[in-house]
Amino acid sequence: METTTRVLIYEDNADLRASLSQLLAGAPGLVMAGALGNCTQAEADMERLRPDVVLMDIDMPGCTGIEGLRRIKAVVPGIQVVMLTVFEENDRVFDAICAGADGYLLKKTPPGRLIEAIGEVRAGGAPMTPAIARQVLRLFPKVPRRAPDESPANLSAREQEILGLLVEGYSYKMIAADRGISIDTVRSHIKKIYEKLHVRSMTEAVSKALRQGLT
Amino acid sequence: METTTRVLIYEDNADLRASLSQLLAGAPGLVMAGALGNCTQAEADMERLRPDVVLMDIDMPGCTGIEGLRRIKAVVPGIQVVMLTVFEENDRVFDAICAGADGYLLKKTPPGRLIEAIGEVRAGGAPMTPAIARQVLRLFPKVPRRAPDESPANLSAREQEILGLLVEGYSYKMIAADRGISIDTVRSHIKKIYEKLHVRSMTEAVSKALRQGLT
DNA sequence: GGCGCGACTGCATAAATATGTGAAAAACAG
DNA sequence: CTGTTTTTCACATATTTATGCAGTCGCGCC
Repeated sequence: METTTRVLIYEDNADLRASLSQLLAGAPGLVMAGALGNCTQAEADMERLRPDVVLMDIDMPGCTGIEGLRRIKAVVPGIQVVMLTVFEENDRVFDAICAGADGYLLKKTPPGRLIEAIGEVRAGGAPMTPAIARQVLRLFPKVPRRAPDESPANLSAREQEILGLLVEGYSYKMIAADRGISIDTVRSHIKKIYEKLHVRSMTEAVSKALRQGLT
Repeated sequence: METTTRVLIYEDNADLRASLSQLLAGAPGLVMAGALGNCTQAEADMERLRPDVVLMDIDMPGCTGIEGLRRIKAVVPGIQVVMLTVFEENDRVFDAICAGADGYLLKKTPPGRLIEAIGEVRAGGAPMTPAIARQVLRLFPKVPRRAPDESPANLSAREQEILGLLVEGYSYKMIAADRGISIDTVRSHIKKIYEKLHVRSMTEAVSKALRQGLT
């Protein structure tokens, strides 16, 4: 094992990129391999900069971090990739894990912890926040578990069904046709759903449904 | 949420059980619900001792910790169970996770970390050693996925941004106000987004965005 | 039986969205 | 510098949504 770790950063925000870069450059045992604003040339970047560890922002224009991660792992699986994100959003954690992420931290992670995390992946660990660790465990589908905390959002069977169709992108008309009920009925069901979820539009309802997995 | 956490220990080694018990009893915010040598009466124990957190030795005569875990989760899924083991064996980690473990630590974990870990599960985290965390991540690619769907969906930065707001439930008007642009501009961005994502409504766009993590 | 509730239907109106056409300034790449 | 993409704005129109009000029907419950 080399004594120094080459770190590459992908982060679209130039300010954050610069400060992260500076921070890590000052850490003992770390050397910056680069700091880029997008991962559209991920494969070439690996070839050229030869990092040991990559810090990858998950929200980037052009090519998302997930996509970048996938491409990196496809060409050089040995590189350790730690994802950085603002939110601990379920789907993305799942996608990132499936794509082979070696760690998953929040952008607001304190500098010290970040440097520690780099050491951790190098040592074969998998740095992640407690909440994400929990999510990861929950992702194992063998024993589906109910979230003990959040609202049951007691939707009736019919309402759940319709919410599911909304999530699929169905319009009122399509739902009515699909379920053989009148469009006015669809309206009234959706009104109820809005009340129960405390939302005021299809968009919000879909978002809430997907986020808290009550589809 | 109560201010104290009731902890139950299952550990067949009497000496270790006693010292753990004593250790935890001395920690602020913790109170021992019990310390047992086997989990053959797990269901009844839960009923009787009502723990918030269970520390479960994985190697026990009579009824293994995995089996005990399964039975606990079957009757009271809300109880947080942290597994304790001597080795970081792959199979057992996998079985434990699948059975619903909320954390996974080594017996040699220093006392301080153990107490910290109990706080962590209570707070919705999932304490585990770095090596185990890594193992857990590695267990994933076994279940590969990713829609054979299509394109990288090359959204421009602005488009991603607006899509993000849609996901948050913003209306055209709100987006225009939020970003200080005209509502017609918002329309035109959204039209482009629809083209690129191959959708025809906000609902579909939000759904697609959340599902394939391109927010 | 009477009551409440959930599923269902209908109608009406105001607001928001989908879609097309057109176009100019700015940013960027070759 | 030139062509492409992005971002911005405008106007018009057909649909779709959001919301309120009103009523029927079946079911479990006291």
